[in-house]
Amino acid sequence: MLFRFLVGFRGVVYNGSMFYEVVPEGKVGRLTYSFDDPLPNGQIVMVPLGKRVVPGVVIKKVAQPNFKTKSIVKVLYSKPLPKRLLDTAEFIRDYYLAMEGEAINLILPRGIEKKRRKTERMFGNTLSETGGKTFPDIPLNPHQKKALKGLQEAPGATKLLFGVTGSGKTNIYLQLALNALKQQKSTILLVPEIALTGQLVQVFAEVFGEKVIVIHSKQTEAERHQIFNFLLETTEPKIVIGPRSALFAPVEDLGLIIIDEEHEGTYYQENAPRYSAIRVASAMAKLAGCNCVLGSATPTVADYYIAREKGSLIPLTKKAKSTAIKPEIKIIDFKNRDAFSRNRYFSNDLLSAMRRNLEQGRQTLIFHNRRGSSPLTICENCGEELMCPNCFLSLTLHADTYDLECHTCGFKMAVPKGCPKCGHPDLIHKGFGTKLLESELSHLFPSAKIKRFDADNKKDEGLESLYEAVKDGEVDILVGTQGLAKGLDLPRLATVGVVAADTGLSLPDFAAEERVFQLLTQVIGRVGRGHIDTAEVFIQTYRPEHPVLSFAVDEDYLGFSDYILKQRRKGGFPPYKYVAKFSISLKTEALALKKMRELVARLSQDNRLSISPPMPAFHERTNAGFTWEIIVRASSRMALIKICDGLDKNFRIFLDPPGLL
DNA sequence: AGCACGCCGACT
DNA sequence: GTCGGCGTGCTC
Repeated sequence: MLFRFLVGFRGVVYNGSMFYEVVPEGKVGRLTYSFDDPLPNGQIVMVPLGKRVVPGVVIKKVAQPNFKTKSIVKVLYSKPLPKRLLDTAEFIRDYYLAMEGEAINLILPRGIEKKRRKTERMFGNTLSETGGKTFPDIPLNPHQKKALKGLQEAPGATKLLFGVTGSGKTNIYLQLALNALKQQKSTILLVPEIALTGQLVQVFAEVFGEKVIVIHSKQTEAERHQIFNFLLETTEPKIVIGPRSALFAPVEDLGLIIIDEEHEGTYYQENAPRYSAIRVASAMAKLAGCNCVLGSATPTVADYYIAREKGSLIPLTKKAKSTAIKPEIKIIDFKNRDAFSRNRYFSNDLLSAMRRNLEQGRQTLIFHNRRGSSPLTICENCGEELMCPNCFLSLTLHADTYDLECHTCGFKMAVPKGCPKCGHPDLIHKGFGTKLLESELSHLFPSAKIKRFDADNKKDEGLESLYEAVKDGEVDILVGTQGLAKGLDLPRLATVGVVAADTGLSLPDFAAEERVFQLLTQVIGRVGRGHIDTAEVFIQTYRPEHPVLSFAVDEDYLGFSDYILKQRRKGGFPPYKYVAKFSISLKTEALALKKMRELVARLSQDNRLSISPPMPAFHERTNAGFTWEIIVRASSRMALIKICDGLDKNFRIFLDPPGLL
């Protein structure tokens, strides 16, 4: 009865005396709540929303509204979020047409309302105050010093540090972070995936010790929450290293944002709220008045173009140390049967090099962009293709476990005794993946120590254990997917083989060639690191004449970017036009097409837009139904934003997608 | 996330 | 004419 008295007859909770606009987590905007005490902007609170109580953030104090309000239930911290994060949430709302509550979701950790036990140390992060310790300057060569100067000009600006492998980007990052520390300011360093950039984290930890806070995907909800608490409450400057989400670390005074390997796809979030960490970081830097540094040896041509136009391109071309040797690169035509007379997957040249490496105790790296054994299983009799029942994509054979797996949803089934359609017993497996290459190699070189590394590896044999095995000389031949191309430093590596370089070259995507160039450049960068005197690369391909291959082989980024930019200008793609993809998934093909036609009809009224006809998505069928899409391009981003207003909620909108697949 | 509201098809 | 399915939108 006491409860009923407090709640009142119309279910309205007792009102406080002040009123605040609050953004609750979720697909919501700003709602007004009351509270008795004054609260600062950015205060994290718990608010009633419908039948639930959810975390939210106070935006500002407002006058009493003319509608009934509920009261803020709880105040969560003694300190509000820094202003730049509130401003950034607003930016994401406007720039990506998200709900502000979705943007707040990016900032607040999961389980923020839960009580946590106190812990001092967790996963290498010591959550402790370190005091005003000073660090010595990093030795830099004249090229690095010049680049450093350029990067620190014009606070609030975004700069592109365009530096080839071995030019010493890491030392520049270190000095930039050090300079921020000297001003009592924090640094946020974004890396594509923490597991693949262990070396960078290690260097930072060696230089800055407990100033470094690492965020990674293996941390539990509790650990992430602890780190959030610590960063919000500490007044000391810190260096936060982590993936895309680390951009929202609540450090008090942000002095610098660095995004390493800025061309990596992991900086774009695929699910709502969809955003590019590059664009958001750039906006955040402007809001915080600090610099944003994008680093890459192979920046996206769009970012390269923008930087060049704005005069914010900082080149770093000279190699820091000249011990590296230029690799010898050979392109081998897959169509030339004579070059493959000894084996259908590995050319004679590559096989000879591998044999020689084995005799000399040197290592070989084999790249192939397909997991499993065979990506296609069909009935010999009726031609029926075995497909995933959820995704309707072909199932990949894994010969070691003798099952068929869907690489999109994870579905698994034993290889059936016969064709599910006609019952014929003979199923044939077509195409080849890394598991097939691994077994082929173990037959060719029975005494060699061969390891495979791709997404099929178990959790306990991650990159760390691979590093160990590689360091101890436990590996002669390493077979893997592109996951291996990044940041791996093999001490006795003499030869790299790319089994089929054109995989992915002809995908229906404006960014397909760019990705192939980036991958090949990274692969070539694995050899010639100055450990041993041999450095050779064999690139096998069905399309040896393709210009992207020669640009990669010649390490000619400028030629490559000119070539791509010319195509983009002609085709009307970024950076010359803004792109939006609209897609819809409905139960039937006809329904999806109908909705798409309606959208096209509606958009056609705006003559600033160029609109593609409706087409089935690359992954057309999922358990969500049939997916159709259109691509809309415009010279003005505003024009694209406008058409999204009041659109059917079933449409998914991808603004500035990095690719079209 | 969870619930109310409302539009359309099926049945009394 | 009414019941109830689920798709859509709101929650201060």
